[in-house]
Amino acid sequence: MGDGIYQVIYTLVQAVPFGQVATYGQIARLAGCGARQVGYAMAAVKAPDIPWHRVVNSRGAVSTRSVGAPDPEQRRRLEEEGVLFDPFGRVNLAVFQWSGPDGSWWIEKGMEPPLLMPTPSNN
DNA sequence: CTGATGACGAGCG
DNA sequence: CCGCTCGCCATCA
Repeated sequence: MGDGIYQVIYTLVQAVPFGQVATYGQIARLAGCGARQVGYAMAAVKAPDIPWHRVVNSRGAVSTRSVGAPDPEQRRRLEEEGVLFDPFGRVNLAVFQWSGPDGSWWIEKGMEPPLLMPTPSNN
């Protein structure tokens, strides 16, 4: 296993609990990179132990892939975990969004929690 | 080595 | 709400 931004992203995604979701932007802030990179990282997922389906966009929707439509598999897996979708195909983030790792999680991974002060914008 | 490519999101009109 | 622009990483041919 290497080190590198993708590795950090994957480690964070693996921490998202069953039945909950995280947004690309949320993972990005935690990883200290841009939301775009998180999208790239998810597109490159190879290992089966990474719950990529629990990552949705900021509106709570399964994001559209290059084919012009979202991967039905993602929504199917989430519904299997008990995640509900509204008529617009969106998850209620107020209910299902992951709160993020607690302080000790970072220590266990030998990492440091991101600084709160600089609220990273996009990128 | 070079270049194409891919699952986002904030800000602005 | 809609439709731009821009940021700039890892992987594969």
